[in-house]
Amino acid sequence: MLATPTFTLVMTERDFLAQYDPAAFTPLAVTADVVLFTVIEGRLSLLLARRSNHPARGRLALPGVFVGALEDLDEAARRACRLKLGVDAPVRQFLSFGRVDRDPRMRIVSIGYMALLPSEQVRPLVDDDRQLATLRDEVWRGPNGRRLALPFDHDQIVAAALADLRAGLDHTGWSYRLLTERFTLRELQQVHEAIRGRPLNKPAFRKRLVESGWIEPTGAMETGRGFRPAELYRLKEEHHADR
Amino acid sequence: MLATPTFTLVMTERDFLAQYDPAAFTPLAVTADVVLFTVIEGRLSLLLARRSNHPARGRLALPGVFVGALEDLDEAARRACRLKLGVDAPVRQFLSFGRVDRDPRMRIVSIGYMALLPSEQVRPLVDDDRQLATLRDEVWRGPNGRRLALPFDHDQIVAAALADLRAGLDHTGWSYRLLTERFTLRELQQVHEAIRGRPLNKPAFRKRLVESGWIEPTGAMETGRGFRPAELYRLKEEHHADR
DNA sequence: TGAATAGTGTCTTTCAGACAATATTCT
DNA sequence: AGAATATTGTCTGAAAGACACTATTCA
Repeated sequence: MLATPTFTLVMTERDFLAQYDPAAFTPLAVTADVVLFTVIEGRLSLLLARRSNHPARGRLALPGVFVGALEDLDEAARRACRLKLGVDAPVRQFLSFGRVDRDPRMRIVSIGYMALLPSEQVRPLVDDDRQLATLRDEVWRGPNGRRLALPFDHDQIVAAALADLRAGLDHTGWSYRLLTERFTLRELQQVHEAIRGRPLNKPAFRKRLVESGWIEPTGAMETGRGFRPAELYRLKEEHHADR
Repeated sequence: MLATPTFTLVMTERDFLAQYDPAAFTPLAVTADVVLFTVIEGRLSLLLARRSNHPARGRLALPGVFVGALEDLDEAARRACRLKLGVDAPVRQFLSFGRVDRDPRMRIVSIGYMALLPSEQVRPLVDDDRQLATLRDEVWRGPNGRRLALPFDHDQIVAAALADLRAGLDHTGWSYRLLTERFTLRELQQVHEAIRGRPLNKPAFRKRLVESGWIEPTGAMETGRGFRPAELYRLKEEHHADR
């Protein structure tokens, strides 16, 4: 009798929650998949994990985990990084992917995340099961030099991540995650060029970024480079939350 | 014996899929929630639906539905528009929301969508259960004129939708969904001003948009306005997919 | 001293805002 | 004719690209 329409009309929220049956709604599997970007030798790169299970076992793919029932989405994305790549990285959600047939096992909705790390933190991770793909002339190439072809809809996820990264380059502070705490303007320009995929004018870039309000000089200088040392800059404290 | 580690090493993908148990992964409820934007009298507005069920029964909220097991995410978002607002609208996904405690019933992950419609299609929908909120000076106000306070995390979803809409204004064709097939440059400028929340320079706006490559003059003129008629423009055919 | 990059200056082009003049339609 | 907006033109200032020059460090 609890759920008859007549009763429902005067049901309190407390009553409703008590009789509510969660199983009445189709539950779906949800994963968090992570696109981990870095910039190596002036090129945008991403770190992929070899799958240890079917489907697509043995192939390189985006690291991902199923989201736990009591786990926030961001938390799951960070866990995917730790578990599948062995690195603790801040993550940022960008888009979700839920085509009915995107996974042969079952219906899986994937929440797309990206992580950005300086190459210093990514290089040591590379081994047989963790390999890099590199963007060159708008084409992703795998470690074998061939055009990258990821399983599931992971190629689309990577494309969407790149589009999102590019869209935010001039308005957000995300790209600073690709640099270490202190960086030169040359390194910052290389990051921008890697993301945009085209060269930038040096004086204009310097003026624009220095006057952007995002960064400040540290007073310290680069060392050990065999040429004139550049000043080291850092992201202003007030923008650390916007990274 | 099927799933012992030893056997797993030589298991084919076919074998794996056969023994795979979907119930091994925690399933979550997934909804598609829609932020329906329109521009009315030069102000960005959104159409909310009064909830007919607990929780938050009787309050205005974003229209949403649970995603079916065999339903694409976009499909679910369109169904939410039809079911809760009575309108068939194209939708675009922008971000997902999955805080563990965002819904008192159970763990629900919401895929955030936005729909953009010209006011001509939205005005007739307004009734007791479908009401407008309006953005003014960066504050959303409900139909009662008071600051909007939506249930669940819907205020955050609306804020994220607006941020996304603004971020894409100059690079995408989304905003043309807020206009009818043919529109004047004045109407286009009003849409841009409503989204940005600040006035724009007329000659500069006209030059920029006409030379943007997105629109073309139709040759036809506006009528029945009591002043000099403006030329009607339209989105170029080649950009209809980018809306 | 030479190589290599840092950092700056100048010129030009492009673009947006301010302001205003002219054009067109309806009442 | 007057009201109201369309459309265009001019001036100005800000910002970016092209190019080049000077500065500084290490080998």
